Amino acid sequence: MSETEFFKALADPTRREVFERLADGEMNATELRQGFEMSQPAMSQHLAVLRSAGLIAEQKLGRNVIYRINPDGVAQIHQWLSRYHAFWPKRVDELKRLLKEMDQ
Amino acid sequence: MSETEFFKALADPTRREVFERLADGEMNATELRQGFEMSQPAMSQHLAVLRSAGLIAEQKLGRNVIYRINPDGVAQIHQWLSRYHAFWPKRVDELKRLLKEMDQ
DNA sequence: GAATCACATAAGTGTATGCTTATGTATTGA
DNA sequence: TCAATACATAAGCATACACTTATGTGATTC
Repeated sequence: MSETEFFKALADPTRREVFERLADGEMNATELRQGFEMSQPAMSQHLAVLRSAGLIAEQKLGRNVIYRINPDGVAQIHQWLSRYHAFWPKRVDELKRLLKEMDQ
Repeated sequence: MSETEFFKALADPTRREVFERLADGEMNATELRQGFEMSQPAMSQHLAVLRSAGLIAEQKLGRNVIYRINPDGVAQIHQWLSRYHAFWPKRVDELKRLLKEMDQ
């Protein structure tokens, strides 16, 4: 759950893609492995890194394990980045749009 | 300038602290090294990583090299994170405050 | 112009990382 | 109950990373 952990977790392209897939909806490990030319243990280890960093959460369901994004992890990155808001892009439009969406 | 590069760059605690220091204002390499028990080449290599990732910019000034945060790098992280705005913290207050600041 | 200063670069080393194959452990189905 | 499924864990290996000392390079100072 440390900053080092979640930056390290996201520093790997495979793990970022896994994270991106989970953003579209929850999946189990076998589904997540589709399209990756990688052994099952390799994916399992990647998932362990993401989970240990607090970026994803797991839920055992029978013999399957369902993974989904952990909003707390995203919130932590958001909080880290907010420290540098002085350097954020000056275009405010997108931020305004987001705010509108979140208010609903 | 790739996503992998900037996440790797920020995955190191020393480089995050350097980045944080530069957020308070520009500095040269010798000033940045103050407080770190680390050789000069080590710091130089860290700065090279941050620069290569597009997170900081350098400016030669005589025999000194002045470093500062590169807003483009911060913008890139911001853009990456914005893809997951569905998972952003639901508390909008801070975002509203930021928006106010940026509008001025 | 010779010494010093502020860096970068090179080469070497221990440790971390990402992968593999092999194996372990529940859970499910025949 | 016995085989198959869906994972996790262990051990081993090649590569990447963060550090060191040694050296190089250009700017300053005396």
